[in-house]
Amino acid sequence: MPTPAKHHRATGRVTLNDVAHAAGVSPITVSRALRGERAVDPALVERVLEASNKLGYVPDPAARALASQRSNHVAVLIPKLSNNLFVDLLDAAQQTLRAGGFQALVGVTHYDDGQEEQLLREQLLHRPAGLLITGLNHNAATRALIARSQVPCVHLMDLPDAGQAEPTYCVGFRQNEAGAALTRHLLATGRRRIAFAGAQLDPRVMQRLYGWRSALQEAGCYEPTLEWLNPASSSLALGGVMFEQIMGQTPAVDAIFFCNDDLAQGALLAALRLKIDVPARIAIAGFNDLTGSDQMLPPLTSVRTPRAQIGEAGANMLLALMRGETQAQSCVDLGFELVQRGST
Amino acid sequence: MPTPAKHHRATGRVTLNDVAHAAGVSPITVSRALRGERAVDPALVERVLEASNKLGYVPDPAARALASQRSNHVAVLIPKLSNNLFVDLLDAAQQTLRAGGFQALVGVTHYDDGQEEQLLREQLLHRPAGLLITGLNHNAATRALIARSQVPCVHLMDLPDAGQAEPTYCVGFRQNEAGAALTRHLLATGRRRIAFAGAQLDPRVMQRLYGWRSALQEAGCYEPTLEWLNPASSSLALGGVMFEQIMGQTPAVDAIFFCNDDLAQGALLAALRLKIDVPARIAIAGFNDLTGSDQMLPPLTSVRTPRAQIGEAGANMLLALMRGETQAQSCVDLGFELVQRGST
DNA sequence: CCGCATTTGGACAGCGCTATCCTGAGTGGC
DNA sequence: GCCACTCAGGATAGCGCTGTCCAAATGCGG
Repeated sequence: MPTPAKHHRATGRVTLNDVAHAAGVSPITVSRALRGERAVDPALVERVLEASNKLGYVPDPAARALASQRSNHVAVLIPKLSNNLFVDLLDAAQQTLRAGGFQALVGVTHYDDGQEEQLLREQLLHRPAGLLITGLNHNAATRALIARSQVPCVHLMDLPDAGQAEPTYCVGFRQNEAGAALTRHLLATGRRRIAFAGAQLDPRVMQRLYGWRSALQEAGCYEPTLEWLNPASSSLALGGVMFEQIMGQTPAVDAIFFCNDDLAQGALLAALRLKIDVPARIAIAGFNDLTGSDQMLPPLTSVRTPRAQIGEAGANMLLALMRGETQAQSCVDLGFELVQRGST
Repeated sequence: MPTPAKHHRATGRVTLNDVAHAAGVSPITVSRALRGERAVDPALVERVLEASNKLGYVPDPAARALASQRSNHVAVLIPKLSNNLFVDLLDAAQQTLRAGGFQALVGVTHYDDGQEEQLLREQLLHRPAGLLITGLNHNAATRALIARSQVPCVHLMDLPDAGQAEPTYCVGFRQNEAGAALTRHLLATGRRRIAFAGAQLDPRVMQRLYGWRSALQEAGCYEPTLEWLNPASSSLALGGVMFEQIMGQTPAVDAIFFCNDDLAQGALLAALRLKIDVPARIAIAGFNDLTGSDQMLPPLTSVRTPRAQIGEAGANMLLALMRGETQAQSCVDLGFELVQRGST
């Protein structure tokens, strides 16, 4: 009877050693064969794989992380879960990462630089293999953490300005161009007093604002009183409130560009309530083409943003970076699409 | 000059050993002092804490997981991210777990038993410290995995039927009672031909259906033709379609109970489009009181379900279980609240 | 004052894997 | 035919922490 050694701690797990014995090679060879990180005789690889399958071997992530100083975790930082935009982004990213053998660790920053830094700090303790982070604007400490950690990092949603030479990887689209395109559409339908209604005021909303501003300035229609900015979180209710505000205080306005669809949906519902004719009396446009915008009355004109594709492409870029491949282009622009519907 | 040992692998991390040296005690004492898992002289604890803070020590999760066969991960399985219900649940659970020092690993099952099993299998490799899972209905393999893993597990959203003696922990409310309550409300407003429109047809929707059925049977108003079940995913668009179907094929119907608010919202918008008067011609009610339901025209009657509280309470129960505390009650009923608004 | 139970610090040996170095066999050039 | 050089397998030694056993110290009844 094999008396257990004094300090023996059985775990019941099938280990690399078991596979090595079964295949008649050394443990390190099994490790290399399974990871393919160094040339191993194909015949041995074959034997190892066979033994591994027969025993049902699965590597222990913790042991691997400890020995290699690298986990199979990817930290994913997004601002909010209450905006469906980010849920779609997360969903796509998470699935793509999983397919690539990585586990997403989700962190929600609540649009707060301090929390972002804190979360990042915590996540880096897990020695993540990669990092997906929303946006390009982070505080100095966060940027330093990312740089110092040496962890591959892909930024999502935003792209750096043309002039600004960013050494970072990013997948997104030009928020300001999308804002300008939507504004030009409104101008093209004959609107002249086009208000911008923004909430949350995160960097992406501001970019849309700048796009709107430049399009109006081009057309000679810009006026500061057309800007309505509210730092509160975006929601249907707030959209209704802002709509009433704008209509009450600037009756001459003939169109409103809401920075997010939930605001615009709220505005459309408020218009129905107040019996204000959209688009005859006033045109309303949103942004992101969220669920339900096509169902509104009238259907909401919006900008369809490729959030799921951004999540997927960003995750794929990160997977490539984590494999050590260098990317042909460090910034991918996935564009956007104006969706014209009944509200304009 | 301290020549590095032959096989030395520097990681730059502050380790338990460093703290032990600084405090003048053995590493194991530091370990115990920080975890508080065995009595340690308060004076020593003090010294250890001081040294630990001064050096900025943070335990390595991987090493801890390897040595103790237990990680600080908690697997959280939910059916879908596209239903805001689960996003709210996840958000609350994730935050609570994080506050308790645990990392949520999110898995999305897409309402598929096979995927659920697969995800669970993957997650168990990480030796999670706990498990939060949506619902009580799982296939045999999944149940076996949970039982065999010995990992504390809390089920969310559902409660076992009165008769059924479940040995499991759960936090939720009685979906069938909520369905019945809403139906009784509709009956109380004088409606008699109350249709039930369900999508997705997951176990919770079916419970609501049973509640509706029993309330109608009590009132002698039940008819099989009032049941409209569609296995497709719930969405505003589908709500509109189902509304038109029901109105077209069963004109006598005077109320519709939609199993989820997005369907009901879609129906309200369809009614506006078709100029069908709600609630004069037909009453419409939803379920879950999702964002925007209070903004609809007319505002939507619904059942407010405590999803955030369920996430939080479930996470707290799990935290307690992971600490080894036994729970006074293994099932917590957080109830629901009928929210009567203009649509009924 | 002694024997026994209880408490508390520490030594030791892993947890399962991989980085690093080493060795022996196989190449090619002169 | 010899030497430098590449190549693939293996031995060794950790990665940073905790489970387990041990031993010294303490308390206490008789």
